[in-house]
Amino acid sequence: MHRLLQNLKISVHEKLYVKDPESSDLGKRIVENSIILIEQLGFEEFTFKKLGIHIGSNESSIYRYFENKHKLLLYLTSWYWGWMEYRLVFSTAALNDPQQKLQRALEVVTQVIQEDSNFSHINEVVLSKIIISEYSKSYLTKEVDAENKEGYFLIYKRLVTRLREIIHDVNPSYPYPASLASTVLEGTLHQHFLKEHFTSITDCGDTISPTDYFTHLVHNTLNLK
Amino acid sequence: MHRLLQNLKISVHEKLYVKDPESSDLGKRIVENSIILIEQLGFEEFTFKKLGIHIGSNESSIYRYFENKHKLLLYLTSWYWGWMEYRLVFSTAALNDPQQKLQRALEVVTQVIQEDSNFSHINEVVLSKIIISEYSKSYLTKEVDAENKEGYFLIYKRLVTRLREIIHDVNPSYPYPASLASTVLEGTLHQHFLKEHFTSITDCGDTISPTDYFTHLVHNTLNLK
DNA sequence: TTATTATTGATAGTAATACTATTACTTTTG
DNA sequence: CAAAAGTAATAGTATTACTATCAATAATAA
Repeated sequence: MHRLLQNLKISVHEKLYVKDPESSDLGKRIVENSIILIEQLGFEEFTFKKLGIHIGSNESSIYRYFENKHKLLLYLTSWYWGWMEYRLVFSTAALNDPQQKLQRALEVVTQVIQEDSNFSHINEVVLSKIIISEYSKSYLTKEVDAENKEGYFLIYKRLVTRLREIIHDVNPSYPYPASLASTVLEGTLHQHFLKEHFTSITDCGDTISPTDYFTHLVHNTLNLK
Repeated sequence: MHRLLQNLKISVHEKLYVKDPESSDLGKRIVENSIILIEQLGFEEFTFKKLGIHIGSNESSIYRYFENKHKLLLYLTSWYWGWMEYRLVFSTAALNDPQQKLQRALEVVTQVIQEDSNFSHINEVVLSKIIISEYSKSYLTKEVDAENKEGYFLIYKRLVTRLREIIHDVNPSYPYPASLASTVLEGTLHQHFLKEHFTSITDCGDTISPTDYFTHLVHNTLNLK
């Protein structure tokens, strides 16, 4: 996996940035540290001014890369889902049995990110934490429809679609493959959040993982075995 | 249902308001119109100043009822889930068969709110729209743990717990009743959002409802029939 | 090598937000 | 009728979310 991704650049929608942060050292530092700072402060408290101070750069310099913090969040989340898509594709590509494929897909998609793949300046462990607590904020806005039209959510939708296909291949007569796929992806983030903050309303924790829960759920839902 | 709820006051955690909005005309107007304005502007664009102008009152007067707009959102969402809890309890109370009870519960909890019950100044149709697009913002903050400790999310957790119990009674050997309950509640909001804004990644729409989807999902997951 | 251009940093400035404080006016209630 | 409570109006503060300008520096092209 490490090797495979070494030379890979996750491509994010061009309009999400003013200047490609991958094109300069400052750009990379902005992205790298925005992840750290958003995780620390939470998205609401995070500002470009604070990020500037954090990386020893200027607020106005950051604005040359990203229009505003909302676009930055869209950039980070797109990157994450693009990365997730690669993980999904690579780890299921070699498998021919639909059920095996589904099992592998569910593992990839529901597991916590435990270690940084080190193939870029982006720390995926920290990024995944941001995704859990901030992703919904990227689309729960009054501008969703316009931004969706622009294609800002394409990568995520493609990931859901891939999972839907895998589900479909296992049981073509199942009538809700898209909803199930979106439930798994969104539900995973939710269960991860619950096990950190609302333990009483989830069974996930030290012994049971979201992977266990969703594997069982999808299997039964699809009448497998 | 109308009759039953006529004399009912949904009780919301006291610390969520500075002064009980139910205690005065202005308070009720604040709550009533905040729902309308948040739905119109989205939570980010909504301010107490705008609300003041909207209701022909003063910004500072609103601050006498709610500390800030976050607390107001917590108030509104608590009210909603409290109301949902009553709907759930009342509509399942008479049922003795666990499966019937579950079916009824799923209907209550996953259906779109189509008409205002008119038992208060609160318009539940509009409120439910807010819940779909703003609820997560009430807990996806850095203050969750502190606010959870304060008890601000008790009503919601109690609702999840009730649903978990109903699930458990149908199939006591199912190992993830809490996660399933939270998935249904959160997933319902998500599917409703998707059918409005991201139709390609859901099967819910004009013909298929979230109720259909979740009924099937829960049934299969619990190995019913 | 010099001139040009791009990149970044520093500073200043604006409108809006999220409040707090004070004062005055108007109801309600005792 | 007086006191108390509730509300409105105004002003003021710190912060946010930017935009604009200009200087300093680094990269590159002639």
